[in-house]
Amino acid sequence: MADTTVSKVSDTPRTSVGRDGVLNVAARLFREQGYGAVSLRKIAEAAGIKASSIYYHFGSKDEIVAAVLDAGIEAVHESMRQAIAVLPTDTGAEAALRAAIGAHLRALLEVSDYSSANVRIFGQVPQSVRDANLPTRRAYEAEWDALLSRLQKNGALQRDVDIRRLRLMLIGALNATLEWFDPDRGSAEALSRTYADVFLNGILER
Amino acid sequence: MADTTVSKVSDTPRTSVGRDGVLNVAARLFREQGYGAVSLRKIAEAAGIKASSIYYHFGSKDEIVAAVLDAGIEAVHESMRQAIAVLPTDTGAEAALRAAIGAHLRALLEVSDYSSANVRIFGQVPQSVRDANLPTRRAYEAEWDALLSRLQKNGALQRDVDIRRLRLMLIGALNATLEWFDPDRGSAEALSRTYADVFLNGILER
DNA sequence: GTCTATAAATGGATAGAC
DNA sequence: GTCTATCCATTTATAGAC
Repeated sequence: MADTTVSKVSDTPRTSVGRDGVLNVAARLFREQGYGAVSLRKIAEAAGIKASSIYYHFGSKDEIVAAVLDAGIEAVHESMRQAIAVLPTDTGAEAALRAAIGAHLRALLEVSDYSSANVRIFGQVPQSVRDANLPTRRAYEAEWDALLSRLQKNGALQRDVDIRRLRLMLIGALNATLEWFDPDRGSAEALSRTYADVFLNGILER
Repeated sequence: MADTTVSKVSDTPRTSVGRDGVLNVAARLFREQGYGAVSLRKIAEAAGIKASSIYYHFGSKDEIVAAVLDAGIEAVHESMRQAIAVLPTDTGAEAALRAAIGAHLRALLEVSDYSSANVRIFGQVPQSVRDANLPTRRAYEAEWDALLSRLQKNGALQRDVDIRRLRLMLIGALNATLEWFDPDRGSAEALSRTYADVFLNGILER
């Protein structure tokens, strides 16, 4: 590979991959191949370094995975928080829910290797790694519960549905799109509209 | 372990685990721990034999996994087919959909280690194994598409929803329950009713 | 049908040079 | 921050005895 970079005063050597470089590659490979199929050698090769060099940045494979999982929740959480915060104060319940669904789905399907990697491999990593990710998850779940509870108190949602169960159904359904979503068959934006339609109004003709 | 079996004229030696014994253990372990975390040694130990003995029944680990995946789809397919077949001929669209949802969910959450293992590990196995499972999957998907199309032609479902997408949303949402379902918080039967309610009528107060 | 023994490959991880 | 070299555990799979 020829050196195409021009001289800079930057302190960071251009040959350095760095912690973030390793993490970005790891997130992509975990999303594509799953936890068990991705070895440190694979990550290193894709990042353009040797496997042993990874241990300068991380203490173990699980430390890498843990960092990817946390960043994945943070990304989708931030996406949702932003989508809600930007709404006018007089926004109705239906529009707020649509915004949250769209934010979650876009983060998952378009924006973040970290978020999609999280959904894809969470069930595959060792228990200790899952446990380490739980606090971050709980915070995101609380954000959803707060939104749903607010809508229910407003009278927009049926009063007999259990918030926790509704959140599990909703996020579970959205995350499942990762297994079959194909951008050639329609955008994430269009898909999020369909999901909102179904969850809000159902599929029965009326 | 003491031998508690009485003498029988059976041809099958009581000390033999057999192909089915290996397969049953494998399905359970795959469901519990995922594909990558389950080695042939683990399967063998849980079955009470040595790892090398497995090769008398199967040619490779992937052959075991492939058998588990196929049996998993067969089980849930049969569960749904049966639930539909048993309905009176004058059953309405809503009740038919509820029956299918219930059958899928019960097979997944209560009946079959094979079905739950399929959902859990399909995304973790090598591409060749996934490909081998595809024909069986397609047949089950076709069953759902046939049901949904029939309901749509009857005018029970909205005419503008895409059948394939609806099936992917529905099955994806149901399969996702595997990650959080807890029988102590409510039966699979009750959960299937909630899912049917949401998909049929939505969650908005009206 | 199951065993012991072992081959061959691959995994995570460490030591020390540059 | 990255390298080479290496260790050690574990994996899938095979050979041949019982």
